[in-house]
Amino acid sequence: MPPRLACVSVRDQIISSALELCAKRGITATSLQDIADAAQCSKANVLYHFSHKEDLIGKALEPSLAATEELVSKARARGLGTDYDRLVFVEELVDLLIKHGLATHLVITHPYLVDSIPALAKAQELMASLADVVETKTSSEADRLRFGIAVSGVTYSLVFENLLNLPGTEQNSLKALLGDVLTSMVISSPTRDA
Amino acid sequence: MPPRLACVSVRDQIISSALELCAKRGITATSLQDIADAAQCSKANVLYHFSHKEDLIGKALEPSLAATEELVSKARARGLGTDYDRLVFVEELVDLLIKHGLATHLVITHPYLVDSIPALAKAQELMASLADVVETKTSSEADRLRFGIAVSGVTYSLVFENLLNLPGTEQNSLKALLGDVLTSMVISSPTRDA
DNA sequence: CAAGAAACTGACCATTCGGTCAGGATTCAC
DNA sequence: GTGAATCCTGACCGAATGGTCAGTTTCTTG
Repeated sequence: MPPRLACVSVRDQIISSALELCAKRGITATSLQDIADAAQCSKANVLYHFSHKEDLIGKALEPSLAATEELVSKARARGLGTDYDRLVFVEELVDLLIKHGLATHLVITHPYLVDSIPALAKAQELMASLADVVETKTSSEADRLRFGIAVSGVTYSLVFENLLNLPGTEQNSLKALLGDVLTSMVISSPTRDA
Repeated sequence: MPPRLACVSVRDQIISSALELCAKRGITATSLQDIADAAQCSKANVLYHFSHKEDLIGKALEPSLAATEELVSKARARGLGTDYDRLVFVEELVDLLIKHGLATHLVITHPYLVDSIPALAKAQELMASLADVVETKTSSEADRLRFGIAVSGVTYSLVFENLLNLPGTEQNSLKALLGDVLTSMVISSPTRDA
């Protein structure tokens, strides 16, 4: 491993190390010392850049939270009434999940620390908003449930991709495949209400 | 709260307290003292009945692990080739998730402690077996993915039922609704390969 | 170059928690 | 009743960890 790329600030190095380690081993199991070691600095320096551990986690999650916020507001504005709207939404969601995989993993796998880490509370709030959009922007109860299952299913499947033995390497083909499959899950079922 | 029902052994009281608290607050955030308080005994007594914290968790998860093992072996023997097989499987899965809700919640929300708690490792192994059944007992890749998303979607939706604002109280209607919805998700898509 | 700000560190502290232990109470067998 | 086994407890211990602090180095700026 090279000493450190001069263009990467220590602060950023700490953030990325924290994100990586916490997503891999869990927040509680990742000590500040671990993060410091990975970032090649002292534990005290970590606490110099970030006042508390929660603060560090919060900063690490910031980009993904912003992206999620945008996704929610766009979905809310656009609605989910038509099949097309839903497909666009799902595609945006898949994009986000792939792009912010570590952060999403971190959020989803730490439902308990919500009370002690404000950023996780924010994330949960956003997920509730997302569920609320699905709740209010879709028609029948069965419709909602089906859409909700598809959304949560694809979310958790991507987060724990090993569960389904997904072809993890080829991101584009994965996205295409997911889009294809979700098409058949998310569109209005032809057999319903018939 | 009554002192304690004489018919409930302290040991069982400890197990149920542990299951409830750990599912609510997380294993790491639940100390042995918390469990002891809830079970109205001393922390040392908890460690008298269970040699270690991991041991306690393991005993608490035992029934749900056995049920899952049975589900997997039955699905493996029966196969998932026909729509009917899938519906039966999903119904059994939903039954299990509802009956062993706390344990399932515990397992799903603690992917990190797998290395330190053997019971969680066992649970993960069972989930892998379950995924393997889906993997090998279904036909096309898209088919697998769709089925996998449905299974994981319903699993996580039930575990975090607040996500979808499910009608939590009425278990029977929930089961009926889920069965209805999953029917349309899990059967072979009529538009595929057409 | 000097002085102050910013970056950084090692040593240390307080707390929490899982686990041990010696011994006390209670039940059971004979 | 008596001894043993079981059940149970308070006191204590060691390890880990988040966080503090005084002080040192490095950078910046006039």
